[in-house]
Amino acid sequence: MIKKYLNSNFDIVVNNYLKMKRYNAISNLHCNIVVPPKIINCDFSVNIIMTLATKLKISAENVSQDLFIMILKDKNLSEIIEKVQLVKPYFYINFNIKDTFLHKQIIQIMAKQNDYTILPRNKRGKVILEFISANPTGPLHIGHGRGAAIGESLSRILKYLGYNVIKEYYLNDMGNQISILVESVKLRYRQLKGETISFPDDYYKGDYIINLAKGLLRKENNISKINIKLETMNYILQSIKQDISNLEIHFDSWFFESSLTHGSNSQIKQIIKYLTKKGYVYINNNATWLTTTKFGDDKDRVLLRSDGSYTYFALDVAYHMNKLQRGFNKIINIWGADHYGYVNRIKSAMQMFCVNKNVIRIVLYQLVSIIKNKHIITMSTRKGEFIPLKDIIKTVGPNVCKFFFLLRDPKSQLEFNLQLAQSNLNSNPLFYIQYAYARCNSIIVASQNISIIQQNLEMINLNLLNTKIERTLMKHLVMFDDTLTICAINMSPHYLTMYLIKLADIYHKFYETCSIIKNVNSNLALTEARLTLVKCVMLIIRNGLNLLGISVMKNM
RNA sequence: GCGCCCAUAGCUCAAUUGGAUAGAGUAUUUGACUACGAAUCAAAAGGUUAGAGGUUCAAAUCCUCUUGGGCGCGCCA
Repeated sequence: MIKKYLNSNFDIVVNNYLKMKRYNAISNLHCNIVVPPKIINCDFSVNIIMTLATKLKISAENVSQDLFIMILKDKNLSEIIEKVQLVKPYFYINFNIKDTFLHKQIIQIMAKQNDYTILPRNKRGKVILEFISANPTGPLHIGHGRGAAIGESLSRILKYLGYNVIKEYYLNDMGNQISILVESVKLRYRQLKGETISFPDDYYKGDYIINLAKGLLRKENNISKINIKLETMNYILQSIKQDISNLEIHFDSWFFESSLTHGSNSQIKQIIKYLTKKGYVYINNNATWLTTTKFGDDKDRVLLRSDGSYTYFALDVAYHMNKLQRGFNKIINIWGADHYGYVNRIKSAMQMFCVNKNVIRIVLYQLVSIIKNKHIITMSTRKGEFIPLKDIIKTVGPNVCKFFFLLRDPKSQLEFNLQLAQSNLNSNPLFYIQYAYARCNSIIVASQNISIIQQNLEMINLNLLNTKIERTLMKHLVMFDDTLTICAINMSPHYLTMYLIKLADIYHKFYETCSIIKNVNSNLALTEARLTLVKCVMLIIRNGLNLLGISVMKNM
């Protein structure tokens, strides 16, 4: 947490400056410590002077005169940073961190080892993370894979950061689509029995429907004796669970939409009663409407149709209320971009429960399009035009599959070129990271063979690590926790993926330029210091990949 | 028609949310194994950030328009 630590120390100085100058109107100002571009020869940089000058409407020169002196003279800062410089004309404050501080951070990481959280576990409240939640009308396709990878990784990152996270899959096991699905199976069944029936265009056309019907026919020749709906739901649910398990992902909870309607005093009834009492409900054209426009939605939404049945929306409102009742104080939904139109209405409804808008966070990831033979394929379960997730997992494996999806910002549309992905398997950046880990492991094994006595951490002299590349490596290692914070703030694991690639890059360079155990006889202390560094790299790669939902390989 | 997201190196994408000379991977070219694993490293080349205006000390990032993509606008789920 080096950046965070620096940030808070700078914040104190800046706030003192504001107090001294009696700029009381400015509050909540935070310094943002950044790593400068390569050409700048310093560790970190902060641009607070220009920011302040803009906010205070005075010249940067004016601000720098007092503030820069205060920073130079600050006792806490001078213990951790050095070579502080003011660089014009942009008024950057550039500085290095002291080696003693850097070494202390490395020791801390090593001491913590596999203690897999920053804060004590569960200190930050209960979070429910809902993802995939694909309709149970067919197997998962590639698009769902992206949501799955993001959701799984975010859940692990949030746990690491001290949240108590529950992963839930919401199963829409009701409504029109399910009826159509069941009818599709029935039709296929009857076709298999030799009846000539035309298959409607809007029915489910995937091969899995035919396979399902075949299976049913083998079991029972009389359709009236089969509970087609039950059989279909079981079959589909089974295939979804299999897909998820192939991806090596596990859900804590499966929530059935239909459970909201069970009983005479069902949850959906209670919710509608509550909303009615609050005055958010009215009747129009025999349908019951919710006044979501009062909270920023474009139009009001129907809860109960004129035939008395519940809309999907009504049940979803009840579902979200249910999440609140279960005591979650942070609700995170990971949805595909096609759910965009849904965001506002559900957020509006949440506010009717007097809930702070920020309790719910909806992450929209852009859909994945597939390029196959130069044609772009969009996923459609209904038409049966989709690339099943399990096909991809079969060819590249769950790790590469997840890694690929976590390489990009969820906001970016990404094109999955099937041929390219398969032909470039070995140039995958994941192999680059795994290889770095395998190299680390080989060295540790070799060091045991030449019987280097493993010293206590306190006995290791990290001062001996004085080449440029070693310092770069240490600096990168101590920014691991900061990277995870950025992932959590932006709800995107791709910062971590990038971080790990960079780590592997620096490690490979270090490996090429610094002998680690070859000079053990001439310089034992240096070997020990470098071995410590190697172990630290292993620890961070192992933890980092684990947070992406990917397992490490000691050998390749 | 209205709304949202997007357009960055040949290709796939980054850019710590308005900061310094826009970075990685891949593809191309060149060099390095009698070596702790060459699945690696070193280097070259590749850019008017779709285009045109504007705001700012500072724009890939914010505003307006144009062009080109994706998605959403149901008493579907």
